[in-house]
Formats: sequence, structure tokens, C-alpha cells
Amino acid sequence: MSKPSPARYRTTNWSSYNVSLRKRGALLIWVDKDMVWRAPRDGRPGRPVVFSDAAMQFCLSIKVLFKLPLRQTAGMVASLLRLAGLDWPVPDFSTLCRRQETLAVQIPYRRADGPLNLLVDSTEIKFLGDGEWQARKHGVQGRRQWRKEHLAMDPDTSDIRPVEFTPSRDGDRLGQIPAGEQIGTVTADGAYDTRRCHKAIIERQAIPIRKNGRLWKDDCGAARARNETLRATRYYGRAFWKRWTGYHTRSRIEARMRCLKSFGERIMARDPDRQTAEIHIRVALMNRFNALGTAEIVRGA
DNA sequence: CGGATTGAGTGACTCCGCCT
DNA sequence: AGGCGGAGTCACTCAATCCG
Repeated sequence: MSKPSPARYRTTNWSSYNVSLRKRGALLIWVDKDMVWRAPRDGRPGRPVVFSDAAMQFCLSIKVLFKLPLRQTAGMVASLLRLAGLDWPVPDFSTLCRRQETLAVQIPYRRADGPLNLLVDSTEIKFLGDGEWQARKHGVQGRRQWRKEHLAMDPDTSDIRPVEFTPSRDGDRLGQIPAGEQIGTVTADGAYDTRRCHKAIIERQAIPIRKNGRLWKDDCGAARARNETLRATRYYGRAFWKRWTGYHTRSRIEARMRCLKSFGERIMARDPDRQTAEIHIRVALMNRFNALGTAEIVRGA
């Protein structure tokens, strides 16, 4: 048996790995200045991770951005690094695939002062194709597979905050917002008007807001808070309420949804975890580009 | 030192989509 | 419709590291 070639990549000077890419000319605008290509020692037994999560996210970002398959992504990243004059190894496409499954994508976001007001919406993204493997894997036959994707936008910065991405039959959760962060209001449509959602929102001491609806039974804190909101809405009327809650800004999150869809209607990954990672990478890219500059619209004199 | 653990590389398998 | 190439995933193997 022929033994694996000595290294497809030249041996690397590991000590140079911690050099900030930005200092290298910032060839790649979405690379964080603190990005470390090589994974730090984690002290666990076993073969250590070669590539850091940041490196993985970078490679997968290239993949998403240029709509490349895994194999071509590895080649493109190698080429980019060469252009940047960096002698760094590039993960194998198989490594990319495996690490994508467990990758915790870092989604950059900016924060304005004051409590966070969230606009929540969801959209659906189609699986790759309708092949038999899906029916086999997911036990659903003859039905198109969709993933529901939840986005929460911070209207102050237009950044998308970490989202929950669940199979459509699962419930909704207000996850991934740091526990220390104060949430002011959560604005969502009727799809989120469930007791579980309200419970999650009330637990964070936030005010849930929705368009219209009937009163619930006053049997728990979540229901009472919701009823109060509804009564206020009815009392003051829709127009005032709209101004009060800024509901019209919902159109902004729908614009962000369209933006997200511009990455393509389909996700390449087949496994749910990898799909989640892929969506998160799209969101991270959107926020990154958003942070580069957003049009500021002011009323004329 | 050697077993346990875990990540990376390799080849094979399967699916998708294009082409004929 | 079927062939074929490209692509994603998986099982297996190898390699590196920890720990008793």
C-alpha cells in the first residue's frame, strides 16, 4: 500500500500562525483581526485540532460567499493564502465537512446603548434537492423538505442577532442572546404567539408585542403580560400602537431576509447541524458587511 | 511505555444535475 | 431515460497527544 504522501502542503512555521491577518494587508476584509489560524492547545487527550474554529469559519465563509463546493473551497483558500504570502496549511474538504458539523459559528454584531429591542421573523430554506436520501434519513416521504430559520434583528444597528434554527415542527426559543444582556421588547408576528414563546420572552424580562389576538386565560405570568399588551393595543388603537412599538420597522427585517436569501435559496449541507452552521455563517457574513457601512437616511430640512 | 482518545486524511459510496 | 462527472458524507486508518 502506498502511504499517504508526505504532506500536500509544505511544512509550516507554526510560530507565524498567530500573526494578525490584518497586519498582512487585510486582503480578506472579513477576517477578524484577532483571528488565529492554528487551534490553541486544549489539553485534551488525543490528536490536537490543527485548525482553529476561526480558520474553519473563514474557509466556510469563502464557501458560502462564492457559492463553492467543499473541494473547490479548499483550493480557493489555499490560493488566497498564497496570494497573501502566507504559508499556512489548508483544511481538507473532508475536514471542512466534519468540522462544520460541530462548528460554533461566531456571529459578529454591534450593540447600541440601552436595552435590546428585537424584531423576530422567520423564513424557510429549501434542502438540497428532493432525493431519496432525505426520505431515508428524515423518514418523510414525498414531501419537500424545508428548514425554518428564525432571525432576530436589532433595529438600532440592523445587525442580525444569533438565531435559532430549528426543524419546522419544533418550537421557538429565544436562545443565544447572552444572559447578561437586557432585552427591552420582542416584536414578532402571530407565528410566535405561543405560550412557550411568551414564557421564554417573559423569562428574560422583556415585553412581547404582537399585532393582534385574543386574550388568554390569566393563569400564568406570561399570559397576564400578553393580555396587558393586548388591552393596551385595543385601548389606544392600532395607529398609536404602531408608533408606540415601531411595528413598521418590521419591514426592515424582511429586507434583511431578502438579503439573506441572496446567498441562495438552497443550502448545500445535508445534515441538520451542518445546515445550521451554514446559515449561521451567512448571518455572520451579512453582519460583517453590514458593519462595513450602512446608508444613513436623514430627513431633509 | 502503551492504551485511550480524538482529529485529519483517504477511499468508497451515494446523490444531484448536466448532457446526450 | 441513462451515463457520467462532481460533490457530500461516512467508515476506516493513521497520527498525535494525554495519562496511568
